[in-house]
Amino acid sequence: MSIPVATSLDELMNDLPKVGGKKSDLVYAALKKAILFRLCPPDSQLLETELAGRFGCSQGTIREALLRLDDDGLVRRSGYRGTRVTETSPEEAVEMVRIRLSIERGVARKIATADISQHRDTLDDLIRQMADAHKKGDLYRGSELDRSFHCALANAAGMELLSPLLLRCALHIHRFTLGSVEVPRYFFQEAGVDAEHRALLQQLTCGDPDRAEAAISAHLAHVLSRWTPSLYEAVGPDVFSTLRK
Amino acid sequence: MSIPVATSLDELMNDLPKVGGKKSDLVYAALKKAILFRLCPPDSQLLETELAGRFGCSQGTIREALLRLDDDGLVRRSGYRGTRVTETSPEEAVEMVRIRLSIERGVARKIATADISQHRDTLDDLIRQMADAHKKGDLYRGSELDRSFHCALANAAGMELLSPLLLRCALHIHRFTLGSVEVPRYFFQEAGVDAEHRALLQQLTCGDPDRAEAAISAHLAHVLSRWTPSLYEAVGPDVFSTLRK
DNA sequence: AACATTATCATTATCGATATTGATACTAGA
DNA sequence: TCTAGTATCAATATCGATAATGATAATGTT
Repeated sequence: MSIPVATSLDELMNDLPKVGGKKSDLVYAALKKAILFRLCPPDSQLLETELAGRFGCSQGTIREALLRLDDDGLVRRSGYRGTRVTETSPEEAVEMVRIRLSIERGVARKIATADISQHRDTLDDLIRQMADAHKKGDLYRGSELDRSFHCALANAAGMELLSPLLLRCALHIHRFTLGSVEVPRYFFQEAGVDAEHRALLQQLTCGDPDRAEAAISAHLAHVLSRWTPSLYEAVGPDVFSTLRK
Repeated sequence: MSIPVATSLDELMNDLPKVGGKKSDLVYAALKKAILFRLCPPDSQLLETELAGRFGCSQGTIREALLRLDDDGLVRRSGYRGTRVTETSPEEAVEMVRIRLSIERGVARKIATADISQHRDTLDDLIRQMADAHKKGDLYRGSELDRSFHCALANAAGMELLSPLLLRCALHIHRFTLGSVEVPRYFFQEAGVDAEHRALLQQLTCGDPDRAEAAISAHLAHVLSRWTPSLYEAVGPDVFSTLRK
């Protein structure tokens, strides 16, 4: 009765990090992907025991994964009563965009005057991986890398505590984006989301906080308007402007 | 070798929700309190097995609590290598205040024009509990209620997804505040933090987004400047101004 | 002495079984 | 028929034991 996770979940596990690391990480990653792609639609139930069987591991391992999904806000666990996938709404997505923007503006300003030489390699590598994901048309991996990249920016700015907040915002935005049908997928492979990020990184490190802030704002506006025009409109284009001060 | 949690932790558990609910919640609450009060100072190690012994429960139960603390950013768990309390810094606190402000401004604007009659009781009750905590001089419970109150505001504004972000910001701010010695504790009992919140709630529901935003900004500025003047100064008083537009 | 290899240790990760819980269906008595 | 109480059920929550991991100390080899 529970689970539309059915068919594709098993298949999903295949293109996930085969081995190494913790088993609960695998389960977590698989379920997250399944939820973002709506293989587990909102309000569907996730059974610890059933999943344990499906993933070939113990209930406790599933439990740990579900606990993390709960913190991400992707599922809600209640008492002894079960775990269900949370609902989404355009309004929430709009809020997430707003918060994300305000977080990233702060990050950008700080990055502008910071020494990020230590993080350069990480950032460059992430961009490279992005390029790779794009070539292969791997939408999901692209979104993961995007989140990682922006978190890496926060870390480079010395604002590690913000990463989790940023991650969460981006996750929910991506959940909305991936779940919407309006994404013209060819965009993804066509242009260079990696080039876009490379250019962004360059502008961020120009030394001028104002320019950096403008750059990140423009970047977010650009990407959003391209991927989910309706969300971009709902947020309101003027929100991305940096004139007001 | 590990743990300065020693003496007071056991005692700590006493004034926590005696029964009901989950055991892991108890452990979670106790550890959180211990960390905020620096009974477990930054970088101290938390052993699953030892804590299991101390709390009289199984390792898995402790594990669950630690997992949640990890998501809160209060501890960091690494591989098979253990769990340690995270470090803090004034800079992070400053960032948290900034983000919190920007989140709460959005909440305030939305509350101004929303119908919050459904949430009125919850909010009023929280304020009542605050008054109670103050009377008893229970600093920690006061901070918990403050977090709950502001989250309840977000919920009342229909921005449930923001609650966790707000909670996290507030948590780290409170961690800084409680850990600092500059808090003139008598302030807490003296004035009415509850009166302050009651007044805030009234201004928020006046119907005018601009006034609401100004009210929440002033509230945060007031409380912060009173509790942790140094943090208030570090953030910069002008950040709380709502003139810029 | 320098290096690779193995043994040991502290600690988390996972498992399988059992206890709790909250909801619901079922009963017996007024 | 209504209702208090009870049995049942579907879930999670907890437990105790064992396996896996990463770091480090010990060992042997050149």
